[in-house]
Amino acid sequence: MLSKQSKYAVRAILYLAIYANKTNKLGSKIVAETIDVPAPFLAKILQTLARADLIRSSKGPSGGFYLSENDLSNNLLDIIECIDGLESFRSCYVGLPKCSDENPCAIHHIAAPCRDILIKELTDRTIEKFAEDTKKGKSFIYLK
Amino acid sequence: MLSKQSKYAVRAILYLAIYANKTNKLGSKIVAETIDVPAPFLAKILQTLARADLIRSSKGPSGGFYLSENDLSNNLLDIIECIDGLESFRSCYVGLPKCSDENPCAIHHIAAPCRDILIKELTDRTIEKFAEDTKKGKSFIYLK
DNA sequence: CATATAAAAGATATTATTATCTTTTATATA
DNA sequence: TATATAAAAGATAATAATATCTTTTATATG
Repeated sequence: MLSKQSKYAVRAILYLAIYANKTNKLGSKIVAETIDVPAPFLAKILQTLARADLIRSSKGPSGGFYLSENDLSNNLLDIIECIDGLESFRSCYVGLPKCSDENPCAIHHIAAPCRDILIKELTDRTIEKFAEDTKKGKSFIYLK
Repeated sequence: MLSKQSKYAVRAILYLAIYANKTNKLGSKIVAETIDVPAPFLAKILQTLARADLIRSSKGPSGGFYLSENDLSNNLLDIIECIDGLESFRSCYVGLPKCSDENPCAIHHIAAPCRDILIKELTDRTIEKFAEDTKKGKSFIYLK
């Protein structure tokens, strides 16, 4: 499972992908209120993503956050990796220090395929693709 | 991802399933050392599992923990549920309070199937089955 | 260029999880 | 039946994750 930070990050990223752009930047506060996450916490998270060059940010009046065309071509695993790292995806489901296809834990043959599907899906689709599906009403990222 | 408590619990349960029985109970300390988890922490975890009637325990000399025939017929999700609850399995992958097949988050159609497979596999197989596979050398639960 | 705006940076607070320690209770077995 | 053993129970400690608050910096815009 993702940390709260990563969950907030993914939701915020998709929100920005849909509603923000270079000429319509959004402040962390308004995003936080809309997607219902703690405002100062989200500010820190967006700061981290901006520092990692995964989103654009600008200070001052009419400043805020948005995703560039290039940012939209990233995937969600990039976002998760930036916040949590990939340890939870790579490490053994029951915490064995050395668990692999060759030396599997008892749950490996169940957990590993699930994990691999998830990694593949989160890697193959771009943020833009996720955002488009949500725009089309196929999915939601917050509840009004 | 499971909490450390649940990870330790699953590993300890499988160890007990393989190496302990009514006439050969194992103390929490020796189990902890063998599977390499913090001893007093595991003691608490086994205590919780015993209280929930998922494992047997007895005090005093030659006391310790083991699984009854009936305990062996339980599944690993019973163990995880006892320790962590099932919230992390049931709740939305990115934390939306109301996410469902009808009202899915942007990641739902990816995350839900993975989660469901995992739930099914952890439910359908008994602890005994997992233990047998490990006995046969197909998998491991600790590293010597 | 003064001002208001909004992010960046840094410090602090709160809560949950993980881990340990001490005392009490039960019980096999010598 | 006394003793040593091992779990149960309860208290405490350490760490990590989550959340908030304050000050500083950058910059659009009037």
